[in-house]
Amino acid sequence: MPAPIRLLLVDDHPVMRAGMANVLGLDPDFEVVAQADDGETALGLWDRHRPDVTLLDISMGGMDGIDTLRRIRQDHPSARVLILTSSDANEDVRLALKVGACGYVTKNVRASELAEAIRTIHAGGRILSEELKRKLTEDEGARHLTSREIEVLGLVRQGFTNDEIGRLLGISERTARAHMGTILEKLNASDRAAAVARGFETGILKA
Amino acid sequence: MPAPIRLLLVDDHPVMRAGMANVLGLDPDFEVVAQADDGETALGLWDRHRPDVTLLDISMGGMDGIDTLRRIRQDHPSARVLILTSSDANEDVRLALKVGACGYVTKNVRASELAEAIRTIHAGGRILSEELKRKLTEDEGARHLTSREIEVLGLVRQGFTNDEIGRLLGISERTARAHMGTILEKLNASDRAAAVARGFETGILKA
DNA sequence: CCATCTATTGGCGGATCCGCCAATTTCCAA
DNA sequence: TTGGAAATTGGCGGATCCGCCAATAGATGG
Repeated sequence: MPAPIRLLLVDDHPVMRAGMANVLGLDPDFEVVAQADDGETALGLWDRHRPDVTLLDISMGGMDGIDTLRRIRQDHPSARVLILTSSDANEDVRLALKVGACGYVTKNVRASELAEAIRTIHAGGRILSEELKRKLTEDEGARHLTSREIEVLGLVRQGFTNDEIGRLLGISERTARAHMGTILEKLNASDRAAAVARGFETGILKA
Repeated sequence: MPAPIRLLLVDDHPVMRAGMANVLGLDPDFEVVAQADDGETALGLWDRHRPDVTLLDISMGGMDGIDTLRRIRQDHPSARVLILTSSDANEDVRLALKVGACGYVTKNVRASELAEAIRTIHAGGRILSEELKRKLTEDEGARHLTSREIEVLGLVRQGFTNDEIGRLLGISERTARAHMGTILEKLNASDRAAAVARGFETGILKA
């Protein structure tokens, strides 16, 4: 029997971690070597245990999963991380893959599929459900916003006018307007209210 | 030893259900008599098993938790239901309590606290964390929207103008505008973009 | 039965938005 | 080096928004 796959679980829901530890711990292929309920702790535990695969939630208090993943991959580019989260927002999926996740599955995955995904990841493969792939490609036409545009959208969300946005960013009102125009086009929105809605729908904006 | 508290688990995350079954099943005070991953199934299982306490998630595919709760309480007003969900949106909490939930805890609750909450519920008590209470009361000033206003906000979210909203609802543009004014005031928003954002933040609007 | 809330509609005016046209500079990648 | 995207700014005009004022009818709940 080969050595078990050593796992680090990172999720801020204790009951969820218990579930993961349970369904995976019963399988001799896996060994849960550590658990964390926030990103900071996760970084420390990763260093100490060097797990084969890390299961990482995205929405966590404090440092979120994306930042945690970024930090892990920065220190250890070979780290293999599987995102296990409830969000299916395009922006989360896109960012996670961009920052180096080896796979992304949502929490409504069945236990057997989760186990299979981990094995695939450990074997050097990548995992992305057909549904998420489809969502990503169908929204490919909607190119993602630049950081400046996200900045503007964040202010629009707070109810600032183009003029105010210009002053806040140290640019002219006319420029804020130009960004707004690009945002509307990229998000396929007819006005700023719809743009904010699309922001939440895609995960660019978070509650 | 008294008879164990008979539980029905409803959550569309299999791993989460495994976690609940695990942390609760080890305690002789509890017995998990059934599990469901959607509202329809939950209704049938409730009828068949008559659990003492139901643990119910809000965000589920198909019929959501609020509707499920409504249906359960409608048929069996004495049913005791504890909401166990990841959302801490005011609107979810408010609606759940209004529709008859006996308690509301978020998924980052510790296992021991969850067990204690279930015991309290079973004993006829109610559970609402101090944090959620605080959030609810601090937003009390922001009265909740009427169904008509929510309808309007839903159209605003899609980018419709007041004029279009009027036509879609069979009312005058001026009336749509009046609703808009009330929405802005109630949500404390300065324009429709901010109103949409507040809608997502409070849980009135969902991605 | 009365007070309150809700839904409805009207006028008026200044503020703001968004579309269409065009231009410059910077910076990155092929 | 060169093509391209990003950020910046300008003018112009019609469409839309939002605030302030006021009024009526129906429903709801004390």
